[in-house]
Amino acid sequence: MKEPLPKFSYLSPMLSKKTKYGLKALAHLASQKDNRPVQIAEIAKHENISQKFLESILLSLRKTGFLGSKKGKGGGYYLIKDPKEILMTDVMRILEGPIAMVPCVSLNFYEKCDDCPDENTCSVNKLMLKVRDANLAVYRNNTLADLII
Amino acid sequence: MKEPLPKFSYLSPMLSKKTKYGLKALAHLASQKDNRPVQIAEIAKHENISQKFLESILLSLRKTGFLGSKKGKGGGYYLIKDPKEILMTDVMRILEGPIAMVPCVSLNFYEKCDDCPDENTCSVNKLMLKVRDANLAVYRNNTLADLII
DNA sequence: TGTTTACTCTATTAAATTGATAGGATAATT
DNA sequence: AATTATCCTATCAATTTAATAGAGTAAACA
Repeated sequence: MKEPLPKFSYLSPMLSKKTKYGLKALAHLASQKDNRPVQIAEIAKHENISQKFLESILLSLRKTGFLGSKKGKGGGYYLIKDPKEILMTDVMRILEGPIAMVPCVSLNFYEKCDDCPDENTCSVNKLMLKVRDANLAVYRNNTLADLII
Repeated sequence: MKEPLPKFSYLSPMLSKKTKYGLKALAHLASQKDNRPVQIAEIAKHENISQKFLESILLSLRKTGFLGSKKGKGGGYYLIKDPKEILMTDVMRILEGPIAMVPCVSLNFYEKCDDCPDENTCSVNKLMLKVRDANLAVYRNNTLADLII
């Protein structure tokens, strides 16, 4: 007895909204002619993002050295580095977390899997190592500049 | 003011336990000399998996045509196809769901992102398309046979 | 024929995470 | 001093995950 493919509703997509919003905001800032500060409200409106949620995302991008901010009138957020110098590996690690799908194959956040006795004979480890390498290759070969048309 | 890299505890790894357990169980079955039925309890014990949880995973793999089952004494689960014929794309789609990280770049589960006005100018779409292709390449080029030592 | 074995199915649960919101504090500009 | 806009803390509902319980069903075997 076979069943049809299960219907995934994508109610919980694998890419978090945080990352999605963060990427869109960065791309928005990178699209500015000069590097003028852009207000949260403007980004939120233009990119269809909850303003309060976006606030916390931009804040974390500022604290990790991607963005600068200016308070008061005419204030807002702006890119600190050239978009061509902003690697997706760094952005993704800040916004989404580890790139590896299991801790035991993570470069920056390695942890032993608590349930796995031996990584060398683990089939999951073997597959996820290849997946990690494939993803890393993409993120390393793409900068913020590559995301804007 | 900069912050150190956030510490991801990997409390919620991106690969679900369901997929992890499912892969391990499939690999366990593929490692059997003959294709004899293996009891749930044996797999669970050998692979450090909650037996009841594993039950439901194996059931879904049976209903989707990967496994056969035999009841009663000497019963258990067994592979229906040759491990070399079992593509990781198919396994991952059953266990984990869509391979794409956003619905708007999914081959098998396409959906328009509700918050995005135009996919053609979406920076997230652009990046996630590349990620999907990279992941697909890995999953297409690996079979269950490739997971066992 | 009856007992044992082992898969099948439904339902429930605690814990964690996500995404969103509210409200006020702070700092810079005018 | 007043306005603007970032900064920070706390809270919230909804969802998902992982695990467990318990009863039902079918096959093998003595």
